[in-house]
Amino acid sequence: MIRTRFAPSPTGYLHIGGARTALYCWAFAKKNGGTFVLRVEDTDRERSTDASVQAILDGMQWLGLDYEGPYFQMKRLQRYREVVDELLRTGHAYPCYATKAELDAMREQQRARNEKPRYDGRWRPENAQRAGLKPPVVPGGAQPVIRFRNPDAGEVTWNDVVKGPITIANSELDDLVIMRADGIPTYNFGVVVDDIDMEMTHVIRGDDHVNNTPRQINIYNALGKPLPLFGHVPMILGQDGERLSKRHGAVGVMQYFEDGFLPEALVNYLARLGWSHGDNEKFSREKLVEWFDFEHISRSPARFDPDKLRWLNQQYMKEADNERLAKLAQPFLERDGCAVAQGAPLSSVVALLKERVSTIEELADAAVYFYRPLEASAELMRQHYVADIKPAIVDLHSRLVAIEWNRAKINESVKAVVADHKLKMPKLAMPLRVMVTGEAQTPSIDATLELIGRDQVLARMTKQLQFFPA
RNA sequence: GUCCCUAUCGUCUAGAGGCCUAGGACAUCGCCCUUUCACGGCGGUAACCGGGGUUCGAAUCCCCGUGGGGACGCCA
Repeated sequence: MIRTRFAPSPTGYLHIGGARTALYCWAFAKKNGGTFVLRVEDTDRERSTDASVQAILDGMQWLGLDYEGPYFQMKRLQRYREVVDELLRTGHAYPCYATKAELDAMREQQRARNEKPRYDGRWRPENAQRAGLKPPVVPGGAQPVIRFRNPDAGEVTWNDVVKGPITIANSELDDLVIMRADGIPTYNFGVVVDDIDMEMTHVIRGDDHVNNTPRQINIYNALGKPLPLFGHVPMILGQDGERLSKRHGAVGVMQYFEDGFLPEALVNYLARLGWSHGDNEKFSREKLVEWFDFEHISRSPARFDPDKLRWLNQQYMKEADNERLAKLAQPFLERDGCAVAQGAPLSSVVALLKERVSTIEELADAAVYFYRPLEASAELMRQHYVADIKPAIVDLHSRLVAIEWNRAKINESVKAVVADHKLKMPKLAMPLRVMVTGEAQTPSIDATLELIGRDQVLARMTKQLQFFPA
């Protein structure tokens, strides 16, 4: 039985990179009829917040990633204590009383010698004894951290499911802290205990954990537990090739919701960023599940391309249900002062506009003039409000008063005026468009007028007529 | 600095030694469609990081350089 997990720390929003890793884990589990687990690694008490937990949950839900859990590490403290005691008993761990300042000094010296900063094992029992080190005497008893005794020699190799074989020498590793003085486990220990207890078969995570993997493997070995399969997916970079961060714009998943993206578009984009299935660009969640594999995850980092995301979003918008898009766009419009309930049916407006925009936000922006008049810019007026077209406009106005109000009849009237006044279509349509909508780019004029409604159209025409040169 | 990973159009990628005169998508440019702008259709520009091997044959395998990313915490 396949079991995968996503194990974020609740110290911010659900990051776009984390979301992609989660998506891969989710897809792999689904594909194999397995289980995808969500585990919140909340052992950093300074930075973890409830709001972040909520943000992660919200993000998962919006993306449609269902999971077993969530589990919280802070609820498992007792269990970590047990395992630490076992390691202590078997000699795979020991208490360390070194102070922060002491360790800082040690690392500084190592760097000065161009060495990799590593804990030197000074509190390993045999070293401490040789050096005559004694636990410091403090009121209430000294509280040491617990360190894992990493093997000194040999090397650790695993066959990474995305990167292939990776080998790291134990001489590169040191005795890492597995439990803080206050009894809270550190990351490298917590994950191992949890992944064992939760029976993970595949540990798929970000590239930045490659260097942690041999440490964790050593802990598995010390515990005598079988290893899961490990896989490390490369990071997502910003457009400048730097690690993705706030200054690259939206990095939180829910920001994309707020910016008017469709979850299926984000899912598709994220899936395709760093993974491929031949030439397929646009595919459903179901296809992702059917096609997903680790072999086609690329092994180098990928840059996030907002343009391509927008394009994909547009593709999904075009085929999305009008009612659904209307519901999503409505809050944007209301924020913009549009009384949607009183105007044209939003789903009809959506039908007219959805192929012309890339996001819900753009959709809403484009829909404003259906609900309230928009003032044309002086430049647009200068360009289109020309004196010699005025009679045609007046003529059209009088015809529109009388006709049956539908797209076909409006079109008839416009064409009749064009013919009677010996005009070219754009010559009449453009000023009309600017007068009624305040913009130069709108859907076809007859459909636009129909939805805006006769009263509004006539009123706006009359009002704008005064801005024509005499 | 040390260690790990990595390298095909501007970007995401296809490519598992001959199917490659290197394919697709985004972006970009041009044309068509057109009642403006989009959408759509058609077409163009554009890449195997460098050097050595291995092989009859290398984008594909190996080595060395170089570039990029990551790690080196009582953060995860």
